[in-house]
Amino acid sequence: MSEARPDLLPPEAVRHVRDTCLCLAAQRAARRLARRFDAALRPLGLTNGQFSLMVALNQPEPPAIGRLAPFLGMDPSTLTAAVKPLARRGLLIVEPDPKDRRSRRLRITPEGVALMRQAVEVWRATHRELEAALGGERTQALRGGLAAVDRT
Amino acid sequence: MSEARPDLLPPEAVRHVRDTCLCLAAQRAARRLARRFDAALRPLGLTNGQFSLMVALNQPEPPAIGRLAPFLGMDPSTLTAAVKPLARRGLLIVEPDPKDRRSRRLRITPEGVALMRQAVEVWRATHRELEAALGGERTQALRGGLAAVDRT
DNA sequence: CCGTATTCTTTTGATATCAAACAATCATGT
DNA sequence: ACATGATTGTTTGATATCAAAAGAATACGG
Repeated sequence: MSEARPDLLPPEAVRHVRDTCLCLAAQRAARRLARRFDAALRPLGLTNGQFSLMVALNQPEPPAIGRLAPFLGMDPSTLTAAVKPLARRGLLIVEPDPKDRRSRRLRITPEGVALMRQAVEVWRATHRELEAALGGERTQALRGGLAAVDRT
Repeated sequence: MSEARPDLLPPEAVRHVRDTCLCLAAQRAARRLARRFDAALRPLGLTNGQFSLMVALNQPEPPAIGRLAPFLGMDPSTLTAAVKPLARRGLLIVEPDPKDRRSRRLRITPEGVALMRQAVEVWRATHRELEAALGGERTQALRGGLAAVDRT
């Protein structure tokens, strides 16, 4: 007796993945939200990821790559790449840490602050609309669920 | 009287974005989940995104790009690019739709089905672990929240 | 049948993403 | 001071991502 070799996977397996996979659902939702915020921030020439990175630079001590990467949930090498267009535009400066010359600190420039002042307003409006569309309860459930993933 | 031009954004604005931005939280969680599933699927040479795409091909009628893109929440042009490495490996075949020659249908190959049979098992185990780490309640809240974003 | 608008997909160009390998620096013990 | 191992970033190579524009084919109105 040979094993069956159907042309396709069992339909119930396909349905199971489609309806329950949190990874797929998260990628879908992340893409959708990214497009929404990208569109809103486009007049300022920022993407949602650049916005998040720039927000994180507003600390008394310019943060190092190594501290920023976990905060953004990304690989340090991704951050290295993401910094380049922003540095090119003069929105931040990469400066070596005098205390530890391996470390690079990302300092926001006055131009960066000026742009971010506008960007934060755009973010506020966009996020307000998003929360309105989701509803308060869904918003809290989603926020809690996403935070739980981070603690995984 | 001139406006104040501090070096940084107001700390409360920074905190507000950091603690409430659903876009940032979604990107973070999506990256984390992607890495987890990528690692689990790596022995099979698949990424989480390739897995999701391949699962979706298991339909009697090979789906067209235009139908798949919304399902995966991505731009059609992204899908066009994503198909190439999979087609190169012979896991799927791009075939023109005889009814509408603008449309391209993605047909999973027997090799694709064979690989996916293993991949679904990996997915099952990985997802079981994830749900265990999240807890049933968090899992449902997250799933509901992500679905709500899709309906936005 | 013809012309035009619409639909479906691809290309292009820029950025994003990660793993793996590498380079530079620091820290520690001797 | 030195050797060794750990830490911090970057580079490389492959894939992923989108918007805008362009190409190909269909649909629709006249």
